[in-house]
Amino acid sequence: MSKKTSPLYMKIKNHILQHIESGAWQGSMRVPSENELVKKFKVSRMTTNRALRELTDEGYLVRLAGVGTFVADLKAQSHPLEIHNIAKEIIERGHEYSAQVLTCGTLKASAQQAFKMNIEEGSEVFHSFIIHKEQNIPIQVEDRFVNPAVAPHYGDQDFTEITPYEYLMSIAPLQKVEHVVKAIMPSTEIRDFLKMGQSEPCLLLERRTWTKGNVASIAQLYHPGNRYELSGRFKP
Amino acid sequence: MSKKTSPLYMKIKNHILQHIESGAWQGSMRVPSENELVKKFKVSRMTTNRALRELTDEGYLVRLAGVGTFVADLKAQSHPLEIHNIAKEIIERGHEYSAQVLTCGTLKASAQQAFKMNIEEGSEVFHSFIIHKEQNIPIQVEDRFVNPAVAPHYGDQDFTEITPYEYLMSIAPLQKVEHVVKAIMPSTEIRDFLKMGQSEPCLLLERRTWTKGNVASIAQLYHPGNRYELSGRFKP
DNA sequence: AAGTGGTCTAGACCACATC
DNA sequence: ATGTGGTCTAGACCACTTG
Repeated sequence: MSKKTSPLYMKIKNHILQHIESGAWQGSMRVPSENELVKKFKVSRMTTNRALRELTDEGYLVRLAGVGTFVADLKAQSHPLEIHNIAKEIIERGHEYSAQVLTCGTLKASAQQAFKMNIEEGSEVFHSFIIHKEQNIPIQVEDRFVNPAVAPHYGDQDFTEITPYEYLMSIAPLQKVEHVVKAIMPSTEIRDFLKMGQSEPCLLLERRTWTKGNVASIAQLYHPGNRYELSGRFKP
Repeated sequence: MSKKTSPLYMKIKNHILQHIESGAWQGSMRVPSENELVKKFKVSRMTTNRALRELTDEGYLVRLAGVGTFVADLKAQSHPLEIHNIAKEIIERGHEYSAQVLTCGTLKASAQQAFKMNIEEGSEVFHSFIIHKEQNIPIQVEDRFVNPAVAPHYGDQDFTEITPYEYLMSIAPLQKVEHVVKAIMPSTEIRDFLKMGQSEPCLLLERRTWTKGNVASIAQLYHPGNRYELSGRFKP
């Protein structure tokens, strides 16, 4: 579970990220130059260059040749896909929310899951499988895998009282979210859970969240195409 | 249009990308090792390493220490909802973009369209119907209605040269965007245009844009579910 | 043992921006 | 003139996989 020893460029990246994420280095403040980091960390310039270049590629920094390196302005616009909380959404519509927990335990990560979560194949992960209902009608099937290193007590929660998303948010702030939206034909299993007709499509939202550099969770959220849509509003 | 002189690592990246995108290097074939590229391009190993590492970060390659570097299995994944420009998206993937304009003219707004655009029923609006293709394969059907008060010359444009989105952006900055994402079964018409199979679902993106307080345009963007997905990444 | 990728060093030259 | 980032070299050591 312990990393060997992280590479030097990674230590420098983390050092800078901590200052950015703690808010110590705000807005478009200047960050130390390559040569300043060379002295501070006693490494070669190639190493500081790699650290700063990768953080730039990742959108944390902006660099100007001849000028310096600066913290990127974080875009304050709202997001096309708000991270939304299905329970909150339903309750805000004034409807009754309920959840049915079909599975909540541990299992060994498959190769694909391990790859997505950046952990070792066969290591134990939490798995929950939950049906979310609006007015007692199924509206979302949530198939989720959780990294125990991030949420060691995930398996002990009562997910009829708190949604997995709410629980995960309560124990660690999330750093980054990746969404993929697909239209698919559901498996018979998913179709039955959602009480869908024969030839209705599913809106599938695949979500991956990061906390402190680790993948916290991967989830597949299935919705009946004829009863659910995603919407978002934002300014460019 | 001419670049100054591209850096060496970029030349190596392009060399490899060309082989991948031409299909010469398929599936998960092995690509030349760092040392082989050092000899071929007469550069230092740090340079070939950077080329291969960046292509790996970009998802084109997969590397295994002690084994080799291989072409990644590519999935035709689209980019964030923030980018609303299908042509740019396709070109950035290094693929060929083309458009087929089936309709471009005016018609009288239906009650529903008039309501969505906040104009009077029966007033004239522009209407365009365009098929967008990636490598000559249809990837999006765009059914769009445009407010003439915002874009009086919309009907005169050649949308094989500029996409409706690019044109609208060029004449007026947009203020607000609304998105709705749905999974639907396509009409036979849409299915034929997208060359989809019998029981494949569509990913439908409905978009409404505002300029200076007026609705500039409403659009329905249909995508084949098995060949298109929407993805997004952001920090909270 | 040989080859691979992963990392790192201690220099170097350049174009550019600022003082 | 000085400092900045952008690039590049010619070595090096390591952990790893394969024959």
